[in-house]
Amino acid sequence: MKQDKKEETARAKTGRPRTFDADEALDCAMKVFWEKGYEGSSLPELTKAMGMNRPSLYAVFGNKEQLFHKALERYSDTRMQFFDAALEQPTARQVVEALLTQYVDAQTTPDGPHGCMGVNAALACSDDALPIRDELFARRLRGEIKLRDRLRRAREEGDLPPDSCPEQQARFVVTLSQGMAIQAAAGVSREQLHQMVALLLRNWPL
Amino acid sequence: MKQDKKEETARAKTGRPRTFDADEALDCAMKVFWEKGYEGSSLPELTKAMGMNRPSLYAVFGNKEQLFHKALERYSDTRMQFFDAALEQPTARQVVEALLTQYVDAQTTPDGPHGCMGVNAALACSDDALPIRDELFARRLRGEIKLRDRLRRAREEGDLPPDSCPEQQARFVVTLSQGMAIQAAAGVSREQLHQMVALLLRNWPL
DNA sequence: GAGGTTTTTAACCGGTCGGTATATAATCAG
DNA sequence: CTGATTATATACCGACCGGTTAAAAACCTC
Repeated sequence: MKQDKKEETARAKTGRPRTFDADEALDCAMKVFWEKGYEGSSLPELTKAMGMNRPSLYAVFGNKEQLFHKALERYSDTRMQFFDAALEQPTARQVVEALLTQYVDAQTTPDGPHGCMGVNAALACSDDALPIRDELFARRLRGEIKLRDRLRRAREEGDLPPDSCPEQQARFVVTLSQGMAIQAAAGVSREQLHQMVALLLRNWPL
Repeated sequence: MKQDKKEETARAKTGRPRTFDADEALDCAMKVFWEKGYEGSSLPELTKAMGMNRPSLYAVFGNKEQLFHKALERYSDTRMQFFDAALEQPTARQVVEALLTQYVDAQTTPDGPHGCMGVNAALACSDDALPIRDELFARRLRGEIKLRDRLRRAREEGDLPPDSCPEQQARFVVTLSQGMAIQAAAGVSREQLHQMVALLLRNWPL
């Protein structure tokens, strides 16, 4: 993939060289959307953060909505990459611990705004942004389903009691993590959120 | 207070009568803000929902920001009025159950958008709306502190174990409830959310 | 009815939104 | 050096934003 992109940029036959790196620029755009949401981010803000002018942005990324989707994909690939890895932990308890701990870390990283882009970016919005809001809904739901399936497997393996309910457990964990995203956005510290994870684990399995 | 308002409206010496009821109009504005957030709600949308034209809105409510604050106050007075009452339940368990159950109901009422206005209205936003976002932060924090104090009292009364931590318990409950607000906004049903409340109570005290 | 008061209507204000056209600058191939 | 190519900078587009002005309409008092 990286090679493809390099070839893509290298494929530029000739012409004036770019004054920006597309990947870095996308990273900057991601942070703006992360902090201010889709509609709260204006083109002047984005172009300024990305170090490029508007026509370049449109030439490289399409338009604001396509830029957002690419930024969201990058967020997922870089900041949420732990998710699938966490699901591969050997026990349900370790899965939940890894998931929540690393999600808290992602929400309170010094290298980015606080909170979760997937929660912040479009919770309530104008009609124009409804497709984006719904896509974020769907993404969050997909994560919940992955966790649910993993907990089901744990139950089958005897790792969770046979009377436990993976659907409810997964929904509970995901809901708590989304609540933590709001708390993080409001400035609650990493330590406090970690304490909350510990409190959940003390009561695990639910 | 209601009398004051009646006097206020009755004090109109004379002149052309209004074609709207200010209280009903405020209720409609509240629902728009609730669903679309502060910045996602445009003046045309608001005036249309309120059944009045723009100059009337400005004459009665000031401007968009003041209208929002009045709508938020109304939301608090009508949809969150259960909060203080719930804190007066005799035991911590009953307090938490009343709080969460009624909060879920408020988030899934047929008489309004799904989710919580205090969470939806301004999570991520442009710089213009930062004061509003911060006020919502502060309001949510105030609720958490009220619950914390109530749980402290419960611990003093022997209703909660002496080694329990009201700060963490309150933060946990509030965080879960805010997560439920996101879930509700995404369409999760009242029943499913009630199941989550039950799951928490099964593990109470945390 | 006439005069005074308040609300309605409709048009308008400057500013910003997302998006684009145009012309210039910087590179490489020949 | 020339021509083709690509990215730059600047100015512009129509639409909408929140907010206001000015005149017409509907009521009360007298």
